[in-house]
Amino acid sequence: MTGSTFKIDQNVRCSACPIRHRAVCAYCEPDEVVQLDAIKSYRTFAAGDTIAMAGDETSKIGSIVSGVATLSRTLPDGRRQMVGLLLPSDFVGRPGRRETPFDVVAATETTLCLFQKRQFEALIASTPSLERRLLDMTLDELDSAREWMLLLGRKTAREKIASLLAIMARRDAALSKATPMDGIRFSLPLTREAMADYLGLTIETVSRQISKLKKERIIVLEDARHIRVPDFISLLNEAGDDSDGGFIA
Amino acid sequence: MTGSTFKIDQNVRCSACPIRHRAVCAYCEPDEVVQLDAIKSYRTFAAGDTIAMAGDETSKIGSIVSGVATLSRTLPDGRRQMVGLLLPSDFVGRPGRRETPFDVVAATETTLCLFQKRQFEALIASTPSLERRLLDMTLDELDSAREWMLLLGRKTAREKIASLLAIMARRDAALSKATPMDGIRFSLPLTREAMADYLGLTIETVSRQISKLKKERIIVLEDARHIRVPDFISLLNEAGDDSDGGFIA
DNA sequence: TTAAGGCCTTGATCAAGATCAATAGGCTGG
DNA sequence: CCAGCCTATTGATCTTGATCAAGGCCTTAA
Repeated sequence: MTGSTFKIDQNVRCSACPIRHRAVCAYCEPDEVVQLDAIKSYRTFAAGDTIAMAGDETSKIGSIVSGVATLSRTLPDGRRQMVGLLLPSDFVGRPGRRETPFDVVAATETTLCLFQKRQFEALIASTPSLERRLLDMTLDELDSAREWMLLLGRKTAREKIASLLAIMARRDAALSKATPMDGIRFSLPLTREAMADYLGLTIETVSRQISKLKKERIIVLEDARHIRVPDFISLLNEAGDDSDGGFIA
Repeated sequence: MTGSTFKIDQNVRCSACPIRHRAVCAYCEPDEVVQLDAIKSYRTFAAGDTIAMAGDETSKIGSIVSGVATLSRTLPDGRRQMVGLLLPSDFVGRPGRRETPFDVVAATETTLCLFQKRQFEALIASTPSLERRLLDMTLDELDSAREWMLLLGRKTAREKIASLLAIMARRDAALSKATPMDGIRFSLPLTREAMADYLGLTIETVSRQISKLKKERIIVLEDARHIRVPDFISLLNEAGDDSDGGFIA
C-alpha cells in the first residue's frame, strides 16, 4: 500500500493504469485527484475462463482494462442467456453486494483492474463524485439493458443479427475515431455460440442469418471473426429501428 | 415552499406522504430527516393515460404512490416491448437526464408523487445518503432487467406466463404479509395485451397459456383479473428456474 | 332493449426458428 | 503427416408461437 495519488487526464494514460481515462478510471471525473493505486491489482484471464460464477461471494470489484467479457445467466436445464457484454472501461461487480448474480466469462483474453471491494466501498463513501459517476454509469447500463429487452422480445433473427453487428461496428468505429458512415471493417470477438446466447437464438440460426446478409452483400466476411460493412446505413435498416441500440453492458 | 422537515419511520405513514416509508421516501434511509415536502406535488393519471413519451423532455421526476404503470419502447412498425413494470415506491424519471428514453403509461389509475427535477437534483447533491440509495435502487433495477432478459431470450411461452404470475403473486403476498407458500389469491392489474407486451408474446398466446394452466388446475381464474394459486410451488416449477425472478422495475 | 366497442377466448393454418444430422475447415499435439 | 477436437456451415424436418378469423361476454350508451 504505497498510497500515492495521481492525476487523471481525459486523453493521457494515467500514471497507474495502462489505459486511458475512461477505461480504468471511469469512476472519477476528469482532472480529479484520487488515491486509488494503493488498493489496485491486475489480473488477466484467458479466453473462455470463468471470472466469477453466479452466486459467488466476491471480495473484489474492478473494471475491464482490455478484452471482452460476458455476463450471463443459465437455467437449470442449461439454456443460457447473455445479459451483458463487458468492454474496456466497463465495471465488474457491485459495490454493496455480497454475491454476483450472473456468470462472468472472458470471451477473449481479458485483463481486469481490480480493487478490494471493502476498500473501494470506503473510497466511494469518502468521494461523492465517485458515487455520482457510478450512478450515472449504472443508469446507462439500465437503459442499455432495456433497449436489449426490446431486441430479445420483439425483433426477428435477422434484425437481431443486424443490431449486434451495428453495435460492434459502432464500437470499433468509436475506438478508431473513424466516422461509421462509410465502409468500415471491424472484428467480432464472439463465437457463434456467444452471439446466439446474446441474441436468444441458436448457433445455427446465427450462422444462417450471417450467411444470408453476406449473400446479400450487406456485410462482407473477411474471415469468421472479421467483417466489413460497405454501407453502414443499409445495415442499420436491417436492425429494425433507427435508435443506436447502444448495448454495452 | 414551506420547507418543513419531517421524520420517516419504517412502518408509519410519513407526515407529508399518504403512504408508508418505502413508497414515497424510497430515497431516504429509515429514520432520516429530510427536507422534501417543500418541493413536492401529486398527480393522478387514469388507466391508459400516457405519463411520458419516449424522447420527451422532462422537468419532473417522482415515484409511484399507488397504481401500476408500465415502461415500454415501440419500434417504428408498432411492435412494442414492455421493459419495466412500475409499482408503488418505484422511481419514474432520471436525475441528470434530459429525456425519458421510454414511454411511461398508467396501467391502472396511478398516483405519482412528483418533484421538480432541478430541485431534486440539488437535494441529491447535498444529501450523499440519498445518492447512495438511488444507486442501490438502480442496481436492483438493473439486476431485475437482466433477469427479465433471460425470460425474454430463453423461456417458453408457458414459462413466461408462470414467471409473470409468480411475480405478481409474490408482490401481492409481500404487500399483505402472507406467506406465499400456501394458497394465495391476487389481482392481475394488466390486460392480456399488456402481459403480451411484457413477455414478448401475442395476446392469443397469453390467453391460451393461461387457459391451459387453468385447465391443469395450477391456477384458478376467479375472473379475468383475479387469480388464485392453490399450490405456489407447482407454479414456480412451471416458471423454469428456481430463482425468484424478481422483476419489479 | 338493443347496438357498439373493448377485451378475451378458441380454432385453423402458417412460418420462423429450433432441432437433428451431416460435413467441412482450422488448430493443436503426437 | 494425420488424428482429434472445436467451430462453423448447410440441409431436412419438426415445433412453437404467430397470424388470420370467428365468436362470446361485459360494459356503456342510445
